[in-house]
Amino acid sequence: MKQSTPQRSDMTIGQVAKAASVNLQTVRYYQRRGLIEQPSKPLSGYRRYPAETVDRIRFIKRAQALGFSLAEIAELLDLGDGRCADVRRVAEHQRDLVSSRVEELAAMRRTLDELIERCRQGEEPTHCPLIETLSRSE
Amino acid sequence: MKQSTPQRSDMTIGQVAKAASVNLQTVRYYQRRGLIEQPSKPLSGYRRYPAETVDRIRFIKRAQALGFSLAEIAELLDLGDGRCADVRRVAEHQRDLVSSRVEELAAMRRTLDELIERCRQGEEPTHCPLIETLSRSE
DNA sequence: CTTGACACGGTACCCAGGTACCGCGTTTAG
DNA sequence: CTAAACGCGGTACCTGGGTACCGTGTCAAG
Repeated sequence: MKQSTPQRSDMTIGQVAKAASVNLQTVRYYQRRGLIEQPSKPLSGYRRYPAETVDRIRFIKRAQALGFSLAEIAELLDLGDGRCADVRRVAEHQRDLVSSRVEELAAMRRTLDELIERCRQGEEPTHCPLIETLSRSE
Repeated sequence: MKQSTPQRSDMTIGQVAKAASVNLQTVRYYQRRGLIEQPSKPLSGYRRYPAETVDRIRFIKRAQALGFSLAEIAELLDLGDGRCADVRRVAEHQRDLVSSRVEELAAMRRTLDELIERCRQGEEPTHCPLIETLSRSE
């Protein structure tokens, strides 16, 4: 009688790493950082990890993709499913950070475009308005 | 008879650092990285730096503000004022990098906004759509 | 001449987020 | 039974851009 929720359960660290598509060292690192729990060791033998560990690593990776730092992710995991309002505050803070970074980079982009355009206009190949600007401006 | 272009010339490293508003260690670091030259040492005494060193550090700082790495800045300095076309290529590459980073971050921002909005809609404070989404999605 | 402020050169440390290597123990397939 | 493959814990190293600390040498003002 084959039970449901069977085969993803009770894995070694290597299997966890593979299933979550991360380096084995990364799993250990997350343990050291307190992001995932380390199951107790059976006194002789290898530790066994529940399938939830894989989900947790995937969570971490998705949160990283949204720009959260590991410290912030620890906070999110700590807050957990309840305390939605607190989670939202963390997310709003992150959104604001990302937002201002977008503005900064967009400004950089505009400046680069202007400099490039000035380079393109210039005729003589022996002098560079871009370098010139960086050398003198403000 | 006071000459023109006098007092910014012939400075010690500490004066250079102060004039360029960087840490003294940063000046040394740029020397190690080959971004600025180290004047030869008078066998006993302190090295003396020309005023151009200050300009060069300012150049570096401005280029950094446009997102160039020190390696790229070294390349720009190496190309120098001539070879405008080459400089432009470096700048275009940088513009493309900055551009795609802007897109990425803007996408993050949109996702964060959506998640936050879903949190705001939800009524029960005991369950969090944001955490839920990070836990399950794709 | 002394004292304080600076320069010298070398090395070590900081941040984040991992990654690699080591010597050893355990597990598992053939 | 044996050998390959994996896990264990610990430590060291990587990237990039600096920053700090150390012991000694030098310079300038009083």
